[in-house]
This record gives sequence, C-alpha cells and structure tokens, in this order.
Amino acid sequence: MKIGELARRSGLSAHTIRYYERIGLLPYADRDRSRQRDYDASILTWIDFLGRLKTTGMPIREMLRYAALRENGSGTEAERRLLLERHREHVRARVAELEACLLVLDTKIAGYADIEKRIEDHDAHQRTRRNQQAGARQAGSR
Amino acid sequence: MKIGELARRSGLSAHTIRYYERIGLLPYADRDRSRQRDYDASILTWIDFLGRLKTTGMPIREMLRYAALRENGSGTEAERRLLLERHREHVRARVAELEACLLVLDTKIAGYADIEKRIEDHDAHQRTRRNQQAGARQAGSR
DNA sequence: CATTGACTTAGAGTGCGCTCGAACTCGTAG
DNA sequence: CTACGAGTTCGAGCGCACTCTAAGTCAATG
Repeated sequence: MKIGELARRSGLSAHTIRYYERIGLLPYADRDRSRQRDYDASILTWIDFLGRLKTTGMPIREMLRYAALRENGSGTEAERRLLLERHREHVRARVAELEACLLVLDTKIAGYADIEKRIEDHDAHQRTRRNQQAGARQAGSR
Repeated sequence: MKIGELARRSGLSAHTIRYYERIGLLPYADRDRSRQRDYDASILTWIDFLGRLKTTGMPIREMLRYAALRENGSGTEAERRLLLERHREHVRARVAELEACLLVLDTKIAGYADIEKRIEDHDAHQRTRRNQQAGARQAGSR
C-alpha cells in the first residue's frame, strides 16, 4: 500500500503520515525500488490506536514514549501498561470534568428557557388585553 | 479589586486577563485615578463561566460571540440559549467519544495484564523446577 | 526624596500539531 | 517521447491560546 491509499484508509493526510514517521510516531516505512513508502495493512491498527490516544488528549511527546517502548518489543509491557493506566486516569478525570460542566450548562440553558417563557407569557397577556379592549370598543359601538 | 487580586482569585494570570479584555472576552474594565483596572467581584462569575466553556473545548471565537450577545443585553437570550444548546451537544458527543476510547484502553491494558501474568506463571514454574532439581541433588547427596 | 512593587501599554515570542510549498523523481498511458 | 499523477525531501508557515518583554507610570513606605 502506498502513502496515498494509506491516507485514504487511515483518515490522515499523506503530509501527516510523513510527519509522524519523521518524528517517530510511525515506524520508518520500507521503500519500493523507486524509494516510495510501501505499507503493510497492519499499520492501520497502530494508526487507529494512535488516534485513540490523540482523541483522548495524549500529547505527542507521550505517544512517542509509548511508540518507543513498542519498538523495543517484549520486555516493555509493564511500562506500556503503566503508561496507559496513567493515561486512563487522565481520561476518566476529564470525563468527570466535562460532566460537571454539562450540569452548569443545563442550569444556564434552563435559566434562558425561563426568561423566554416569561416573555411569551407577557406577550400572550398583552394580546389578551388588546383583545379585551377591542371587544370593549366593539361592544360600546353597538 | 485590582488585576493582581483578580488573577489570584480567578486562577488566570494578569497577562491573560489583559489579553481577554483586549480581545473582548472580558468587558473593558473601569480604571482608577491612576489608570489601573478596578474590578467588581461580579466579574468572577463571568470568568468562571468562561472557564467552563474553555474546559469543554469551546474555541475563543465562539466565546466571543457569546460575550458579544451578553454585552448587548436583553433580547439576545434566545440566541445565547441556542449557542449553549449547540455547545452542549458537542460536549455530550465528546463525552461519548472519550467513553468509547476508555473501553479500548481497558481492553489494551487487560491485554498487557495477561502478558505479565503469563510471565509470572512462567517464572514461578521455572522456580519450581529449579527447587525440584535442587531437592533431587540434596536427596542424592545424603 | 528615593526606592519598591504593582500596575500600564504595545508588540514580540512560544509550544503544539500540523499543513503547505517548492523543486524534484518515477512509472505508466496516450 | 512526452505528459501526467503520485510520490519524494526539506524547510517554511499557520492557527490557536496564550505568555513574556521592555519601557514606562504611579502610590505608598522607609
């Protein structure tokens, strides 16, 4: 698979794939006879996992640490696990934080809903009064 | 309250407070006789809410829209409500996304835990074998 | 009256994570 | 044979949200 296809299938741009290789997030890719990168489909699994780390806010610095451990192969599992466990705690904390903010947003939105409701009631009241006055005029004009 | 105290109480730096005023996130603050900003405690409520928007990933551009509506006072409630409701949906989606990632992390971590357990079992087995051999040697030497 | 320390402004610099441009090389189709 | 499209490298540029520097003002304190 060449870089263009990998880009399409991974959702990254070819620019980004080269950038990731340059900084060491992706392993140095084998090149074909004309020095073009030739990828194995298995790289997609890794890119997908990197995407999860990125989505959950892991900085590239830390992804690099993980990628380096992975390159070193067996013997680094305990450290990789520790890294992911620490990251998982960050993510859990982040979810809790967002949920707390959601409560604040709910309250704020409910407040605006109240204001709008009061305005509607007020308008309805005004209409009723105008209708009553119109009715009174009609009644008087008979 | 001067900027230093507001910085301490809000958690923002004085630099950031001035920056926020410059771009319009914070209203232009009244100055005292020596042109220093003089804040009312009520600004803390606004800064706190801005913090919630920021924490939940709202870009400054959008906070500016909200701040501008707020400055325009009454009559903008419906639009402010809409803006917050849209943002709330973004946040909910984000929480769902993070929770999906947490499942992936759980699986990955469990995988590493398995590997480590297998290694431990293997080591224990090796130790048992060595002990048995040592026992056999001792028995033979008696 | 001199110093200290918190404040003022305008504008430059930083860190992150890409993103793009320029100039080039290949392999294939017309 | 040449034109095209997809690839290559290297390095510059960008958007975001600050963060800091320099040079200056001011009020209070020793």
